[in-house]
Amino acid sequence: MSTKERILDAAEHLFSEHGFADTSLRSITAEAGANLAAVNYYFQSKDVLLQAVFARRVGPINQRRLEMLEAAEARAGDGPLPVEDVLRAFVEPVLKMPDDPPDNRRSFGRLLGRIYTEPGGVFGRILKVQFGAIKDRFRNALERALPGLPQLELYWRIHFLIGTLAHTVAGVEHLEGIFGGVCDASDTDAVLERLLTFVAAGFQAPLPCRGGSPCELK
Amino acid sequence: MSTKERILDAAEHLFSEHGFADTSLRSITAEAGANLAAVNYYFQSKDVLLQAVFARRVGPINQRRLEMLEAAEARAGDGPLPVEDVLRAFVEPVLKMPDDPPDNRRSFGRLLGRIYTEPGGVFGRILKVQFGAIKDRFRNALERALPGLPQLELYWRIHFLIGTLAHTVAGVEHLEGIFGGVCDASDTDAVLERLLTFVAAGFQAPLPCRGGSPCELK
DNA sequence: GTCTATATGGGGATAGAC
DNA sequence: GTCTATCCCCATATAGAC
Repeated sequence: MSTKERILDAAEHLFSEHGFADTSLRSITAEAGANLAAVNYYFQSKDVLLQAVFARRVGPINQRRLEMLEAAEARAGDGPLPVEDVLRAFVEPVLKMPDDPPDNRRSFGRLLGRIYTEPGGVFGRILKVQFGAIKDRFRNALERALPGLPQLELYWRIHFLIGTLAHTVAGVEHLEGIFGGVCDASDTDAVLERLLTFVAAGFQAPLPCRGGSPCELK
Repeated sequence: MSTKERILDAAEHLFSEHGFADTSLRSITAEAGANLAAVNYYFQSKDVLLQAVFARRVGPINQRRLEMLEAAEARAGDGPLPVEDVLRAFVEPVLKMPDDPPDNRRSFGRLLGRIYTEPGGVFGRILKVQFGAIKDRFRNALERALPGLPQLELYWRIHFLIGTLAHTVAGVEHLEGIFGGVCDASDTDAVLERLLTFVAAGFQAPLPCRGGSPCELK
């Protein structure tokens, strides 16, 4: 494997394990079996290295997302577009991304989750670029799938969806730690179905009511 | 206000703005109008300072959570315990914690979200201590409120709940940034109802099906 | 309780030989 | 492409005067 890839693998692993700021380029090159100066030779800086770590993973994920969304739309034709199909297109490529090298899927998941809590700086830029590439496409699809849902409500529910997904991929060890080994996160198919069931119900829930009188969608 | 409190306020603000590792004690004491050495006088280290920032907020939040849960159980008596009441007891004290000093609620929210993505170290210890104090209480209440839901499914849904809540308080600016000012996160009452609607539907959803045949709860 | 001064260590980035 | 050596900066923590 090339030095450049070994550095990317090590960076992905260590950034996720200790955080971006707390990971030194020295520790990365040590784990990669490369020289310290190699980082600045292949990448220009630590920031660019992080961007490269993300680009390598998110590119294929977003590509797959769009493929699945297009397939769902083709299936629907002029009829109604099932919400669950849209949600699946958004979620599945993340949960089932290639685990290569082994165990690095979990690492990248944690990193992906951190993109939302890590403020400004590099992480903010990455989020804007990578998520901006697909957001309008999915927003439109969800509007079509849920014609009765006011825009404001839809946006909030998308926000909740992202939170659920991010925490699912980022925080599995908390689940395992808290509930002592009952839950198995490595069965990605089962996790996917559970997550979809949860968020699909959330998206199709009636509107929130504050007055006391019941209110239904439409 | 005492020097100690000014340091806590500044630490909360800056940790959330720039991250824990990227925030220097120098910048904290500068913003607090205190001397650098004051941090090590009042707290023993940077780690302990972070723990103090959390303890100040999470203590009252957990206390309120337990109060609300007990009230819900008292209302239910021997009858069924409404899921939404349990979820509300878990969520509301976080969303409606005191905003003191002004705008620091948002800061602390971001910090709270980061507890889940920041691995090991200080953050992990904080999570274990603070969440461990209430987790069994809420798990039991949810088991009672959803008697037909298998334990495994319940645990996963609790995981999704935590993700939704964490992202809601931690990532509001992403929502505002992405959907350009349509959503207003400062109306905490409205946010609370939206979040509850979403997760309550998720908790009450039918079991995930993988074979194709429909399966209902119970 | 508050300050100055400093000990001690590690970080990212680069120059220049091979 | 890979290495060594080094520049320069900033961090936490503490000692000790006031």
